[in-house]
Amino acid sequence: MAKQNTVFKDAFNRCLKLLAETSCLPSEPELGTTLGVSRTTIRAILTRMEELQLLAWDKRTKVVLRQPKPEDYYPPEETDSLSDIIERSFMRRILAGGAEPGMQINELELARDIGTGTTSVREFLIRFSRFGLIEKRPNSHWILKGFTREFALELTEVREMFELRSAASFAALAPDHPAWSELDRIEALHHEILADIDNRYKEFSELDERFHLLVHTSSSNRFIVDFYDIITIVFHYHYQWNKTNARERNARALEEHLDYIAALRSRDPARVEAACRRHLRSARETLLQSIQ
Amino acid sequence: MAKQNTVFKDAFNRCLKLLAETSCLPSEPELGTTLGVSRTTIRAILTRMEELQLLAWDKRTKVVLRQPKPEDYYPPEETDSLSDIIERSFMRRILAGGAEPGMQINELELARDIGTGTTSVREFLIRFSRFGLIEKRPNSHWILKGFTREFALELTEVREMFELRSAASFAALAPDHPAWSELDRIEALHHEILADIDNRYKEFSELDERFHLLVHTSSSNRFIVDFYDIITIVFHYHYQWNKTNARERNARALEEHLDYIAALRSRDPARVEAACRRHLRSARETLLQSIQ
DNA sequence: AAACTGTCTATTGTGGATAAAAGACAAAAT
DNA sequence: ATTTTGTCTTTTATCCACAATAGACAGTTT
Repeated sequence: MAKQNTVFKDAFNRCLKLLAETSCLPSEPELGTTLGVSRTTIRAILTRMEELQLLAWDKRTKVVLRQPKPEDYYPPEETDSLSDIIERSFMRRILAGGAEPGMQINELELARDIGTGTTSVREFLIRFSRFGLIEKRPNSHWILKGFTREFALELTEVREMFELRSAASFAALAPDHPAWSELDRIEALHHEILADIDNRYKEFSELDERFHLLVHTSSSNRFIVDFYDIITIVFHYHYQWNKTNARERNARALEEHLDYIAALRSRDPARVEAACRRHLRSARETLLQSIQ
Repeated sequence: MAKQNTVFKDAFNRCLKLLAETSCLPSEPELGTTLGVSRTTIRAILTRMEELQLLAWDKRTKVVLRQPKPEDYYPPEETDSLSDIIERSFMRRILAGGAEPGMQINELELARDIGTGTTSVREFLIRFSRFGLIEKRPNSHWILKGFTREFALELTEVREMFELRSAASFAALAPDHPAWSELDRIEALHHEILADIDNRYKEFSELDERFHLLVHTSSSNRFIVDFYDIITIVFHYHYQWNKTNARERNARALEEHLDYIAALRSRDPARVEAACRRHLRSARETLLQSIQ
């Protein structure tokens, strides 16, 4: 088992959806661009579709024979990339399980646990180490530094510096910059969710990420944008874990966002700074409260 | 060849220096602590020393038989860890060689070039990617983003934010904090080097790193401290490459440091900020000048 | 009793092998 | 004259094996 063909399976599933909507599929390069995979994978998909009698394929003609049935799809657990599986598994261990700071992390044990080779686990840990939650002792184990109060404070300190800077440059963006229309769309979504908050408050998490990423991107600084990955992953797993008062917290954050958006539109630096600080302060409080 | 025994060879060389200074070596655990390796490696070293008739070893007695000769040492090229070799080789390629932004990086080719396995190259690239100079296309190659003017500007922008913050917290450190005495030592070295600048200006690079790292460390923020790694590696390889006016540049930077140090001692926030900004501005100029 | 040594086991670092996926290039079709 | 397809080569992702290194434990020495 050198490599799982998850790219193929995932692209196949997505291609089934395309197939459900037309009577014949486009050219191989076009499909490749649409699905974001190479022609090699596209041809494997087409071959499989032919086998399943979904498609009559001969050179350029790709005629749909029947609608896809549920059993044509690959099960979702087979389409996850190995690194996603490792990430989820690892985060569950360190966030949910009793993971005390200072604990040792054992590559081999992790690999056995997840049912994978050590190389992939190692590469994951190396990539993950930039989040500041683990640290390597060369020729020896990794150390879990833990999701502690200090971690949260250090994280938010940098976040605040970066976001204040980014918000200031956002307000200075040219009026025809595409970010403004993305901001319009984001604002509209805020209103939509607020109007039906009881049912839709769970959509906040994703919208929050989209909004803050937009702000950070306007800094045009790769280090600032990259740092937002850390925020994203921390909040992502955190939301799954801590759900007390989610509705109230999210409603409040949405209001703060609207305020923040209005400040950005005003292009008044002092107002932007005030709104940004206000929101970041309450975001920090939320994070800290959930830690102990 | 599963693993090069560079840890052993390097520790052996360092142990030879210890051996040259005493008539008998201490216990295995003590040696392990001193050299920073495990007892397994210590015992390998002692065995080798016995073979070379350097030592009479029987349980606790480890009597030195003769002084080490130059040929007892392992050659320095055999004591470098593989990741150091890969790093140097890679940096030479992207800084010296005609490395245009957008160029593809090929793991296999790099590995063949360096004469190593692909796994090690891959792990190096993953670790290196946090420096923002390369980017991965999943299932495909890496892209060199290049050591460009934009890179330098983005890097220094973050550096300035972080260092201003760190300098402010340094000035607020308790008077008995160990950082103050380290600052004294660093200041003394500045005076020493300035007094003999024509001969010793090359020592600046290392002292510069030591000084700024001390400042950054006082932020007590792992993200700020970790970020300094990027600065370090960029300046490290940069100094090796660009040597025009090194003497003048270094002398000027040393003077700025002294000013900056005096400001820190004054604990006057306004003065600290001014001195820090002044120095960072000239550091940025130096870096930018060397780029094109 | 505390520290040290002998011995043994477990884990890490690294090269090599292999299926999956990307991608190059010429021939074929519009 | 593009765009598409058929075919082939190259590269990446991943597992596995094994030497180097770390680390555990019991017996031994001071």
